[in-house]
Amino acid sequence: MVNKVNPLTIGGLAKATGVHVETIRYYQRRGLLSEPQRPPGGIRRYGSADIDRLTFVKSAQNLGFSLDEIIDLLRLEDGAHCQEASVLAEHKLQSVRGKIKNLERIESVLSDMVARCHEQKGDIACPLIASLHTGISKAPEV
Amino acid sequence: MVNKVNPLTIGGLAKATGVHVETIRYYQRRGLLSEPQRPPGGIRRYGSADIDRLTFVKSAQNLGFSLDEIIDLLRLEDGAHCQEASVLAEHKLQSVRGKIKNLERIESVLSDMVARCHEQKGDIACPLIASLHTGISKAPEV
DNA sequence: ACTAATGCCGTAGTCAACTACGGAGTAAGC
DNA sequence: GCTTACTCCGTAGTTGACTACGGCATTAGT
Ligand SMILES: [Zn+2]
Ligand SMILES: [Zn+2]
Ligand SMILES: [Zn+2]
Ligand SMILES: [Zn+2]
Repeated sequence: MVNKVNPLTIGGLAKATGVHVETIRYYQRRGLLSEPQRPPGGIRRYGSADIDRLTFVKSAQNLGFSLDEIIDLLRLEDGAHCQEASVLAEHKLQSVRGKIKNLERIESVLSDMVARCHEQKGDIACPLIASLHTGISKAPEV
Repeated sequence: MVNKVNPLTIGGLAKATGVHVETIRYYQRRGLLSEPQRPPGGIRRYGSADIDRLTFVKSAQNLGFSLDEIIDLLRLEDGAHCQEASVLAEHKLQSVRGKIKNLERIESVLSDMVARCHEQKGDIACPLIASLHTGISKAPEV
């Protein structure tokens, strides 16, 4: 029972996109991908539209969007809502920049600690461990 | 039944450290903090050693160490193992630098997308959404 | 002495994004 | 036509770091 337009089984779609079968089914449950009609006594078939959808989802995910955020992006999938799309991307951009700031602060504290640890010669106490005892505060939530 | 050395109830310890009572109990179950003896028919008391321990845990956590990693760090808590401590910190430093790299790649792609979105004038299709359809690959795992 | 607040303890739920399992039906290769 | 592989479906488990709940014991304040 082969469909010319939608030739792929769910396993074929998985291979074509690199998304695991169970993940595809999970996305269907979450509403990120629709379930094709199942022919009586047969199995569902998928095609290029589904590959495109999964590509979209993976791309957004690779940019750090959550599945809930991707559901929002999918509503703009027709490309006719530049305004709304850029607002979502700008929000994500802000959060990415906040994360980078926080990690850069951690980077500087850690590399400082490691440097002092290496400088330390005959001294008995490890300055790195000492700093942890003294307390290192968290960056404020953005 | 007051203990001179360990005067705090678990609630007092929570207030003193800013760590919720349930979190303290969770740390005890995870082995990050020991449970003081409970006097017959009484309640446990805590003191400065426990405050110090929680300070240590929170500091390490603020640097991005997981609780499992903090358990390792706590074994070096006496400050007599500079070598081991700096190895752990250097591993964390590597992973932090990897995360920064990845986020900076995302930052550049996103800001590019937003810029093109804003430039876009009478054109019908949103370039941001178009990019998602085309596919954006993930940075290789470090 | 009474009551409201804490403490104790074990278990269960949360969040995100999967991942696994089990059993029955369906399809494909030879 | 037989065997192996795959699909379908619902439910349950995973990870990390908590957070909540419920019932009983203890303690603090008045
Ligand atoms: Zn619109
Ligand atoms: Zn746009
Ligand atoms: Zn050692
Ligand atoms: Zn050291």
